[in-house]
Amino acid sequence: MLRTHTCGELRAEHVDQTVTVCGWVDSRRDHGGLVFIDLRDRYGKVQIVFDPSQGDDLHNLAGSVRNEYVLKVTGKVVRRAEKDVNPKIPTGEIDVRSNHLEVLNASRVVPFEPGTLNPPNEELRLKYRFLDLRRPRLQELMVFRHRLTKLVRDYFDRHGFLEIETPMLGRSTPEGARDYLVPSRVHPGCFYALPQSPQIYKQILMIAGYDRYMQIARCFRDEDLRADRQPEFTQVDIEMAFVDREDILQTVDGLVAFLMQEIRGVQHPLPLPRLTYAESMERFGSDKPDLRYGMELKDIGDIAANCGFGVFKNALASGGRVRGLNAVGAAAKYSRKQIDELTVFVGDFKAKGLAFFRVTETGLDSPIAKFFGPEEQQAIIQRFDAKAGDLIFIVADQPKVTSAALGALRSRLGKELALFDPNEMHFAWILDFPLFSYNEEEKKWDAEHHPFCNPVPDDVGYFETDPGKIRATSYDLVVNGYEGASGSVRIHDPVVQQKVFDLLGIPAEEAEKRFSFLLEALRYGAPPHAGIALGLDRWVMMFTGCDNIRDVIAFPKTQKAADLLSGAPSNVDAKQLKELSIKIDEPKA
RNA sequence: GGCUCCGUAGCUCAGUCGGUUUAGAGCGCUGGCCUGUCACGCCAGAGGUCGCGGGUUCAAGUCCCGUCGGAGUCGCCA
Repeated sequence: MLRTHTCGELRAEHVDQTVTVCGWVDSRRDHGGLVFIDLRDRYGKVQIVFDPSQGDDLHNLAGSVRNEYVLKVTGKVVRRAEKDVNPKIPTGEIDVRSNHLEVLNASRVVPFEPGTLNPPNEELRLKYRFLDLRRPRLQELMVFRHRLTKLVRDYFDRHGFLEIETPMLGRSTPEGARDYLVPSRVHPGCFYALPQSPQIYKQILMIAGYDRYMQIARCFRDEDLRADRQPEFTQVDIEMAFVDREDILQTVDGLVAFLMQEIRGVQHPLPLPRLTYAESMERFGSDKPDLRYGMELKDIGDIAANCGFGVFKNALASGGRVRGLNAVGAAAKYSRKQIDELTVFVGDFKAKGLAFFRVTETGLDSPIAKFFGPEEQQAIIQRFDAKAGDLIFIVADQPKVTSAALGALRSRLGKELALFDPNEMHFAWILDFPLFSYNEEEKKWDAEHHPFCNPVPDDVGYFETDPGKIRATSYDLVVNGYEGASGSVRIHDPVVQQKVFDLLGIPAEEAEKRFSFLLEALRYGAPPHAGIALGLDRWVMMFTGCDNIRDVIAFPKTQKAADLLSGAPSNVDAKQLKELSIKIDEPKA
């Protein structure tokens, strides 16, 4: 080792010791006589003092270093005078009085200082990610990510799970997300697909007798990015055999309690709350509601049915619903202009309008209040448990639209009105999802979760009559409004599996071609099995209060899926393409 | 693919209604001074393709169109 101690570990107890530390120059204060250098490593910062009495050579060298130079410094740890103690940093009671300095490497003038109080724009941070990653905040996040990952591994190890790696180069399967493809040199015209998840492999591991599997698995999906979505991301992938839904829920409940204990030092109450998909959509308009606050959706169809407002009546007459929510105390916080913005916002979710009522001491105040008699107004106030100063929003539309629009509005208002404690972690299970959803555009049924999800046994009769009614044995763990985990009991009966493929419109021969290895495996003694996958990046986000997934990934990609540090993706040599039998057909500009 | 926001010095930003001449400030940078600072201080200085292209205008950082890049979001994400 070039050093005897890290910068961040030095304390008063080291006084009088001669130490050697290495690190980056965080800042330099040259007094002409005394030179102070704050030396930084990932453990912290320590102040080095260069005194002219140590000779001109050392002093001149110390004066010549610049920010982000890499130094090796030897010196004696000395206690600072009382008045010179810096209580803002853990090493503030001591200095290292240097008698030897080696510049291990110089640095160009950096485009931004890792020690800066407000970091620059993200484009620059990503281009110079090595500087960004020197920032204490990012180092903190990387350390936390390591720790969370380690705790997860520890938990599953203690419960007898085996970590088994599955291939990155796999077979492209239909449905699901767009695959990232990797051309095969040996098989011209053929491609591997990077895994969207290790789904089929882990099921085959169950069939192979590895009844408790886990993997910290990298997954790839070629879809557009979001604040919480990257094209490559990490799942904690889990599968168990000889279990039912309850076993998976309890296993993950236990993980949550373990993590909350280890990370937050709190005893999280178990079991985690459970609600059905139908209930969640009804009360919150979303299958991943943020349950740190209430503001539940209410139906006022019965009240609206008799009102004089045509928009509401027409919506009801055409099979729609009239639902809304109450933003408590928000009447004065939203101007007419801001409400207009919210109207545009719900328009993104196909809502044709957004009605509102300001609640006053005497009733409702709104451009449409005149369509509601005193009794109707009181009924609305009562339905929303409203009082003066509240602001009620109503959407009248097709049922799905009211859920989507109000669910999104609830989420936005929750943030804008700061209805939750950002440090709180709220976990809840969403159960009984529909197995299929009807795709209006393509006039076909789609799997809501994935095609290997077992139907609730009681519902299999609906395959022929009403597939939309079939419930799935799937479950999502919702954390603070994010989908934190998702899984299901799998199909282990090849006959049921075939039924699902049939309904999804995957012809038998097609299914046989694409999934033959799974279908074949199912025929050789498949145990009942179930599993789940946790979005590790999102869990790191939630535990650290980040609002963006890029901050918890060392080398993330931009919204256009580019890596600004390396310049990926890039063109490749004609020779490489030729070896792969690939010709580029660029789209016309 | 759609919608919205952003792009001015290395960085963070200001720049009014389109018109004050040479587009400013702080930080950083360069040089000088400074022996207890810790966002050190003081003095002096350098540093600009106003993302790029086109248009409107007597006049464009400012208005319009396009484009590139970044961000958010809808679609998409079994």
